[in-house]
Amino acid sequence: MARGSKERNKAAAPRALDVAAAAGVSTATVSRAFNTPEKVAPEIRDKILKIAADLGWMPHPAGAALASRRTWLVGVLIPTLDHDVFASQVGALQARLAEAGITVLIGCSNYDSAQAEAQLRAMLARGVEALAIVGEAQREGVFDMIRARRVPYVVMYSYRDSAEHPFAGFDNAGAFRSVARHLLDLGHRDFGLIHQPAGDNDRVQARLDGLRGALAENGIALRPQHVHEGAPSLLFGRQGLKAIMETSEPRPTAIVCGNDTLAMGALIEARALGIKVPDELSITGFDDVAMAAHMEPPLTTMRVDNAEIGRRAADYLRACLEDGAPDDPQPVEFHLMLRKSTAAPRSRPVLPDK
Amino acid sequence: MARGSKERNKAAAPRALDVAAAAGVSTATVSRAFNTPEKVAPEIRDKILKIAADLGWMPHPAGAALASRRTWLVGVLIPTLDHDVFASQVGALQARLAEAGITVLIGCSNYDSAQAEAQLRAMLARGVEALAIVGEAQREGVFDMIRARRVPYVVMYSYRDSAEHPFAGFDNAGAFRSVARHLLDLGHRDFGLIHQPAGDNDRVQARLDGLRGALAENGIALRPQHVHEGAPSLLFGRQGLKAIMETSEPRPTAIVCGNDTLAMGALIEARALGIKVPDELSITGFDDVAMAAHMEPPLTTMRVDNAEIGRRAADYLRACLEDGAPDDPQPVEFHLMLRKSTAAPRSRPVLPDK
DNA sequence: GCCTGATATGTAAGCGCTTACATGCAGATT
DNA sequence: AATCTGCATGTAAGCGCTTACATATCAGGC
Repeated sequence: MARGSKERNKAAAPRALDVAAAAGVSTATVSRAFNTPEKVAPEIRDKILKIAADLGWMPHPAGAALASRRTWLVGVLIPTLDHDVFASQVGALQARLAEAGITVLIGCSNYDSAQAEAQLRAMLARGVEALAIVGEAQREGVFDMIRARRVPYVVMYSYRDSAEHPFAGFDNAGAFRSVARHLLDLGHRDFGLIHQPAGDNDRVQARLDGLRGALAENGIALRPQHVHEGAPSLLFGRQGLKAIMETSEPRPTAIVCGNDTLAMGALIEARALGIKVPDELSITGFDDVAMAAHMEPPLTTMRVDNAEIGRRAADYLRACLEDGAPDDPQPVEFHLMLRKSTAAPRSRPVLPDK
Repeated sequence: MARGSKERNKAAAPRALDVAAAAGVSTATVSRAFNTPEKVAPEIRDKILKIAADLGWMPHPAGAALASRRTWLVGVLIPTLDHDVFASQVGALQARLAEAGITVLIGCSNYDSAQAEAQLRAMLARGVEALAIVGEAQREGVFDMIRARRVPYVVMYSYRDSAEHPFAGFDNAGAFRSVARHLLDLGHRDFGLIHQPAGDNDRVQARLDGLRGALAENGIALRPQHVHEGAPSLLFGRQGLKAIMETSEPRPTAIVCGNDTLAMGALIEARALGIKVPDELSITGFDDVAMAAHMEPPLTTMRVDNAEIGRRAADYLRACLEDGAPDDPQPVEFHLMLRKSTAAPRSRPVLPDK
């Protein structure tokens, strides 16, 4: 139970030489037994492996990295771990890369491009062999810096059919286009929008473009007083809905939200205001978090398999490290989950007298 | 725009020697300019730093690790990133350690002690200098293995006043004791419990002990038919509540849930069953997720600052690496958020006729 | 003017491992 | 029998950096 002894690693750790001596072979054979076991006679290999286990020896990664010029390290840069979407992507990416003996280094930018660049530099300095980066809206020169070091990378979450970067994600614009078309098909003509900050965030920008594009095809534009941009919180969802509903007529009959949290806030506020969803007002979310299906009414939203995004990013990077130049990942599909928060507009929402 | 070239790092990266040559000094001075700048004449130091920046040189971590026997790596082992609680802890830990130039390696056990051990071994093999581990329920010998390598560690999330491990967490038993006492004070005498799996999970076990202990002090025991253990999902929360309510009389007047997700599920099911919360039934959660305060009715739950847990773990480990043997971290406080899902029992819950 | 001590820099020996190349040996080929 | 081939292993040269120790320089004290 002795813990907290002042000197770390007092007893010198065993080295390859110790194992070699005990097995009566050279360190080269010890190294081979671990790295290219098929090149060592089975009998000797087993002996080495057993002795190493007894001695508690494993190749020291710094020595190995130095000699082999391989670190088996991959970096992933995300905005924050506090959001399910990124946590799922990272979780799946890490699990998949672990299968190949690759360790993942995580950096969080907190939605700040300066922090993003700093994290990226730190990862590069650590010797990552590949990078997965959420979003392509990075500081100028960042991607050049990565390419200059010949480090393969993939942009996660975003997706465009472009040769500029390899993408592992889905078509944000297309996803929002289908949300818009669903509402248009139901007969809605007046829309409100509550969304998270779009600056520095290409996914949100793409979503807004998709929405505006689909509406424009029908000659419809979002009125500025019906658009609210702010923190992706329940609270802002509530405030946004309230602000929109307090504008003068005509009020929107459908509210598109940038994610489920905002949409759940809007749903809650609608109930608080006495507005009937979906009869008077349709509300859509995005992400399909666990709670969405259990709201009252259940939320119509877009489901994307974020773990799959992480897996595709991982597979692509593994292929880069092994083969050289694989095909870019295929975009992940999205599915509109039609539930009870959207319907044909029956009547305009009315605010009860104060 | 050339991406995907077959050969990685074709152009040889600059080395300390190149910087030294360009600056007209030895590599020792270059190293010192980066590691112990106060020992280098300011003029020369600035020159070296500038040349390094121009050449895009930074010390190669493998070489540095090998020579200095420092990796500046810390490992953190959590069950999963898919849960806010752990994501917050890791996020804060990472941010705090980054200030000291330490990189965090994440391992996820998926609540499986075999995977946990494997991840731990991999981290040790990578040369982590310290470890933060969620939960003390690890396979036998795991902590001995860590101690044998003289790697300082801290157990996160759990907390006991014991000399066995250093803990950075809070008193799970105490927290559930206060939930129980709150309900007892309101006059409840019949309790139900819906909780996540307790095997291999000392936090959950401690919570159950705390609850049972507080009830036992009042001569009350949980009836087995009122206890449901299963996945920590909304759905299981719903199923659990339904199953409890369908038992014969006397039905409980208060349901304690192992976390907010279960409690929100229970709340949703109660509404579906036509049971009035809190008049007929009180429900409590645990964690105080963002949604909890916005439920109908707002959920009474326990708030714990998980980011603070991460920070204390980080500070403790930093101190271990710098000073040697700091005091164990102080437990993090918890706060019962009294909202509208608990009240004195007015009447027994009644199921509407089928 | 000589010595002392402090300070700044250089020298060179590794840190622990991998791997190209050399060696030795057994069996196959002519 | 001589030669070749292929395989298992050993030899030894680094990988890029840090740091103990050696050396050089200079200010100040006597």
